[in-house]
Amino acid sequence: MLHEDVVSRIRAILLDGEIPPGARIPERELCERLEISRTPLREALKVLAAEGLVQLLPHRGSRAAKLTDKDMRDLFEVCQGLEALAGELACERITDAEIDAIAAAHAAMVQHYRDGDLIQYYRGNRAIHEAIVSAAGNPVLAGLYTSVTARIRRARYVTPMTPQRWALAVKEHDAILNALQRRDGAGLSHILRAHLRHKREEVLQAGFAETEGGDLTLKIA
Amino acid sequence: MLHEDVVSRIRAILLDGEIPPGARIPERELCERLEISRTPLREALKVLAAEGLVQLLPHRGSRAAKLTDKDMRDLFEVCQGLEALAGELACERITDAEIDAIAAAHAAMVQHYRDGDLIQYYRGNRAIHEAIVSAAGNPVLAGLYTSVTARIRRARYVTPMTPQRWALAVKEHDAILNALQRRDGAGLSHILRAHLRHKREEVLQAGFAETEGGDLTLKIA
DNA sequence: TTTTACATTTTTGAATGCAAAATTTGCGAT
DNA sequence: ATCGCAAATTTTGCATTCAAAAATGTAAAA
Repeated sequence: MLHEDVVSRIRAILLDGEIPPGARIPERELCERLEISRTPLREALKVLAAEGLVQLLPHRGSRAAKLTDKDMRDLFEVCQGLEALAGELACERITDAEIDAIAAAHAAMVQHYRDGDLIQYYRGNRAIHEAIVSAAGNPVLAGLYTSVTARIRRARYVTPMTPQRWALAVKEHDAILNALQRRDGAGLSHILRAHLRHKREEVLQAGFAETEGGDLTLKIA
Repeated sequence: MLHEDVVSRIRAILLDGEIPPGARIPERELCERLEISRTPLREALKVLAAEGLVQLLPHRGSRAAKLTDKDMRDLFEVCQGLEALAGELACERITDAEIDAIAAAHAAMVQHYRDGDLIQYYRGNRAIHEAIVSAAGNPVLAGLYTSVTARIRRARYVTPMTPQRWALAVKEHDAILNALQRRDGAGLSHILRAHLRHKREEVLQAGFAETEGGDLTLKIA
């Protein structure tokens, strides 16, 4: 197995929450599971530590990183900035074909909203945001975005999705698509910021927290 | 020596240009120099690869990453976005003491400009930008900024600093300080963008390029 | 003289082994 | 029974070793 694959597989394990935040990462066990020895595993853990997904404690092993409220706020803030930038750049560079693809994804997402299928809605939502970042044509930006969103997603927060919030989010997405189609960079940037700010407020208001024990607390209204 | 120190020392070697872009990284030699064995060295190299400073080629060892023109453009674009965000956040959170410190650093930098001391000017310039990012109070943002600027600085480009350009840069810095003192986030963000855009134009117009051989070409007007 | 096939050397990537550090266990004292 | 302390065990971090892949050198053939 290639080095990068080892990193990806452990990343997936962390993102799936299989090893909860704050929990020790069982070296020996992971070695057996991935059928590799400790050397490549430890190399991967150090890479993931640099990414912020793993926390290394000298002579005390590695743990799945635990996010505080402040961490979450910081990550959202940066994510907002990155998406705003991506939006501006995307408007300068996006092709008609890419816009059409996003419009199609948008329509599908709206249908999931009408169907009340939250899971599929989230999936479509994420695909749209990723498509905008991709359309910015900046791999450096895309890389940072992936890393930051991975850390956010890692938290597996659940926010109470009220009909009002959901309707607002869909409305914002209409505006996002509209700005993209008009290639209005400043406008798109502005809408994306507001959209992310609302999402952040949701998450933090919902009372995001990761407890000492390693499992997460989800305060659902 | 601690893992993180190994990473830092190799990073420094790369940033100093001691191993030029595109050049192979001599494992055995570095091991002797840092007085460590291959295992911790290779762990560090993989971390630096994730950071974008090192390029890993399967079964062919590692090389100091080489930046293309496009990479440079992408990095500057992201840097611009990060600094703009930092400026906005800094205006919300910066303390009077921090503003005073930046004002002092600014005055010192202007004096270096009057003295025609380019090296010291650059040093002061960098300190101010870092202070603004730090004042944003967002460690995630600070981390990404450090990583991106390291990669840019890695290139050791030299731009022809004409008196006009230099004067403009100083003028922009006056505006930066002014916006900070007025805590005008939008204004500061705007000025920082322009400032970085000018710098990027300088660098790219100067004809940044990194040749195959490993050393860099500096086209100085 | 140039090119190609093959053997040798070097280098890479990963497993194992070993010493140091931390954690757990066991036992005696209170 | 509980607390404290020392021995035993486990785990970590790194050096070494080993197999496989790539690079290099050599010699024979065109």
